[in-house]
Amino acid sequence: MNEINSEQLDTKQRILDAAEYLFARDGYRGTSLRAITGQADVNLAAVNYHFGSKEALLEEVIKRRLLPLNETRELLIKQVRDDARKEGKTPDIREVLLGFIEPTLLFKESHPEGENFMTFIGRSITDPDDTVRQVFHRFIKPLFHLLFETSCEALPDLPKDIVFWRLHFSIGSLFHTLHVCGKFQSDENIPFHSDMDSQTLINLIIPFVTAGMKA
Amino acid sequence: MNEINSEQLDTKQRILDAAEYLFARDGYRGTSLRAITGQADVNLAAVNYHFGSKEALLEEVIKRRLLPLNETRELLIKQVRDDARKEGKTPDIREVLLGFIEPTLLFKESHPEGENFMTFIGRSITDPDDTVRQVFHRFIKPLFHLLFETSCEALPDLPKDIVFWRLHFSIGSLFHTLHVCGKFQSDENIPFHSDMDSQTLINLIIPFVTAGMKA
DNA sequence: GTCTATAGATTGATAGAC
DNA sequence: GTCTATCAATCTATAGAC
Repeated sequence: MNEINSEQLDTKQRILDAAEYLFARDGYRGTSLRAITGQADVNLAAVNYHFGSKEALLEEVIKRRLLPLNETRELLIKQVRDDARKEGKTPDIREVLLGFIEPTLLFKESHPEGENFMTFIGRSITDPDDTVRQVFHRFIKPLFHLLFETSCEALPDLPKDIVFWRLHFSIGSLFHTLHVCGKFQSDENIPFHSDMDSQTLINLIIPFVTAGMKA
Repeated sequence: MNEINSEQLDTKQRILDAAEYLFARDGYRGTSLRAITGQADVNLAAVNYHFGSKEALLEEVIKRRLLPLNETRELLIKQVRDDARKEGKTPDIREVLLGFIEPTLLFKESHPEGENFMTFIGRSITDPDDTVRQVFHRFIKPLFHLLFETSCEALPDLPKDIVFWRLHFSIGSLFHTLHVCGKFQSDENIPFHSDMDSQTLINLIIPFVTAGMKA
């Protein structure tokens, strides 16, 4: 890698990091290109040079973290599903949910540099900006489908539409948690923890959603 | 009421309705005063004349629906609490949750003109705009406190911080549902219903969160 | 109270020198 | 690849005629 390329990579990286931080803090619409380039300490024109547009930058910010995270979640869920199939049993819904939730909440431990991204994810589904919702949706749709089908296998006695809605409730709990635990939330809202440990959170949410799915 | 006043009221009302619709569809930041006054068919200057600023308009949009809704929810929760106290029992957590959730999900039936507002609420906690979060938070904080204290009474064997987090999960489920059921969500995300009946939704979410709280 | 016109600031994006 | 300078469009808010 010659010096020109590594400088280029460095600039792209710094822009991605700055955008991720600011998107998480102020939202996509609330973040200007000037704020991003200022934070990244690069020239204003660099975003359009390296990414083409603000929207293309958004897509790269999302892809960088979401593709590897989704790969992990897909692997875990398929493993639970296939292990059960091999033994001729139905998968355990708790383990299915764990395959989706655990890597999500542990992400900031396994990828400390991506902590801000989780806050951004927590808001992605309900973002007022159509573009943000669509990009996120495009990347997560296949995984949701796998989660849904596997959950139906795990709860064969429940009608599929009930499984579907209960999954929606679970996703709502998880995403709300991601956002609440983001470092940009004012502490006033969350009296019971300042530094909530990820594993503790997992131990709190898994029994909740498992009981809800089985209700 | 003379004609001048009723014209004024009409203009204010039309602005409030248009703002509510557009805030729900495009978010607070994504909605310009031009869009609002265009939709309301009033002059651009009318917002600042009648409300003072865009932010003051936001506050009025929220107050108009949230104050009466909160009154209903407070009444119902206090009723469950006081009935139990009179009989020397602990309140039933299912009824506590019902007191909060039922009026929320039935709001679009009891106040059809306020349907858009519920979509806006569903996004309020995670809105990227600080102003939106703060205004909502200010209006809902006392009710959350009542819900929390009553839930602790209903589940005396659970540590308070666990009750707190499970309530957070429940709120996450509910708010996510409000947003998903908003008419601005693309139907692609919700294969199992186009016109989901509110009572059906209540019958779906109450067992889920009740089981989760008791887990 | 309603209107036009506009101030004053900020935005995403780009052209062209280096 | 990086920079300055700037365009064209948008925004909230307001001043002043009617």
